[in-house]
Amino acid sequence: MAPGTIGRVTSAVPSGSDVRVRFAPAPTGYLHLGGARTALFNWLFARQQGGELVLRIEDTDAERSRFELIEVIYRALEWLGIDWDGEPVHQSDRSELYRAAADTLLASGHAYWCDCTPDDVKARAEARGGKPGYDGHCRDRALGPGPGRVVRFRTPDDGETAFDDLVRGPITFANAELEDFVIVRSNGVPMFLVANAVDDPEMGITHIVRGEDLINTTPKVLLLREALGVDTSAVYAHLPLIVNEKRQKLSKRRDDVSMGDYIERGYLPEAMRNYLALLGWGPPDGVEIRPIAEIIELFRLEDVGKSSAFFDLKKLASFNGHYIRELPATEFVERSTHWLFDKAPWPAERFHAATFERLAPLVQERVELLSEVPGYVDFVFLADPVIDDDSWAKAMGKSPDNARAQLDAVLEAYETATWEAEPLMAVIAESGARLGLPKKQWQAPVRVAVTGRTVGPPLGEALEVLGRDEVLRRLRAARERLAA
RNA sequence: GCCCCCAUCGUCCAGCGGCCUAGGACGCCUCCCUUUCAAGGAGGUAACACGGGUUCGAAUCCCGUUGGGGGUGCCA
Repeated sequence: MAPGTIGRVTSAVPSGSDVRVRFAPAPTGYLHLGGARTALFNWLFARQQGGELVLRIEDTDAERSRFELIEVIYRALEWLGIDWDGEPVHQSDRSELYRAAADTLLASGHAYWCDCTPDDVKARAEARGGKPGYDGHCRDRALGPGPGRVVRFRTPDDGETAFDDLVRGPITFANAELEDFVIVRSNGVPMFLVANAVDDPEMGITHIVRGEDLINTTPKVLLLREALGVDTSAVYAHLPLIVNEKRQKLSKRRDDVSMGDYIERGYLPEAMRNYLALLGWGPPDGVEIRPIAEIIELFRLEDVGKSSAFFDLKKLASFNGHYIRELPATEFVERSTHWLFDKAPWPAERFHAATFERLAPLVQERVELLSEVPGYVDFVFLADPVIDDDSWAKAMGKSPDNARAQLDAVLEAYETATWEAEPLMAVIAESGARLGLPKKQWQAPVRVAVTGRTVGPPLGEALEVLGRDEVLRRLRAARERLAA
């Protein structure tokens, strides 16, 4: 391969079952939105091609890596329905391999020892005129190993390193722009760039699909691979970044990005993964909400867009509502369990599954998030409804006389009414009409008296489920409060 | 600063030189349905950043400008 064309896609780009991709998270935090999207695209591509997706845990930095997070990342991937092939590879188990590579580089003159501290480097850079980066101070000092010393890679002084990015096209870096970067830390542990250069060829990775934030590290790894004499023909595909409303890369500190948080908020994995697939990619026929099997079938890495994508919570929520409504009723009940027990505002012993199941279909078409479920049924399982002030003001406060009259009429009729949704609503309509109330005021006082809110499941069913005694009790309580 | 990248409705995608008086989705607005809220149905609002080329013809190709982002660690 001619110089300056390292990594350029030439003739035989692996495809089909030869495809092997990897998702390589660093266990320094939970799986976040960006990582999930990267994992998803790798997975879609692998499954589309009938190839393999392997996991590689990039934990060369022992100080930042937290082992318990690895398990959390696995669980989040599983939740999303992303499966992988074979056992995950841990870079921390492979230090010897990387050290050997560094030795090779040292022996061949591609790397050298350096005793400059970060402060030295910075100070000289400032003295030079503020241009950051290492100045090659130790390049020819022929230093040997020693405490506090790092190994740096000797980048070429001229020429360029280029590669064809599957989503971005040809990208070129002048080698002179690349500083002599550190490949082995002073504690003896090789950096991820070396690990990368060693692992990708060694693991047989054919396509490197990752975030655009890593694009600048690509020439360094390519140079490393070339110096190590390993195959440099991997195909790169850099995915556009996912950004916040200010168009900045999503950050763990600033933005709401933990996948675990989305799970706890009641998003469905189907919705999340469907939505994520649409960030940077779109199906040719424009049908956005569709089974994952179809997305796998239609997905093309080369169709991925180049510009960053805003993570739109509203659209995600809309998708989520769609998927919730699509659930079979029993499935909806099952998936709500977590919010009915672990996160419910009522004591567990007051919960009755059969009662919830009666209301569930009515709730199902009203929520966008599973976490909203308790709010629709809490009036049933709480000893007393939580009266929302605004709702009370709206239903009772505007025309107290009307509310009183309607409540009195309904109270009396309910003593003997047939306790089923339809007749119960008929009572409300009859008295409302008889009293000459505007339609808006027919059910509102009853609803707020019994459920505490103006918004909720259909009133007839709510009343039926609560039972005559409890409804009468709540109606009287409200009536009393209204009299005061 | 330097390097790299990006640029179609508010947002996410479609558009790959004529099919574009630019299409879909989310949002927003209106109407229908409705004794709550949703859901559902019917409409509507809204974009090719700017300037030069190339071409018979450009949202689509090229150059520049502007704007935005990423990187610039002994993190990945």
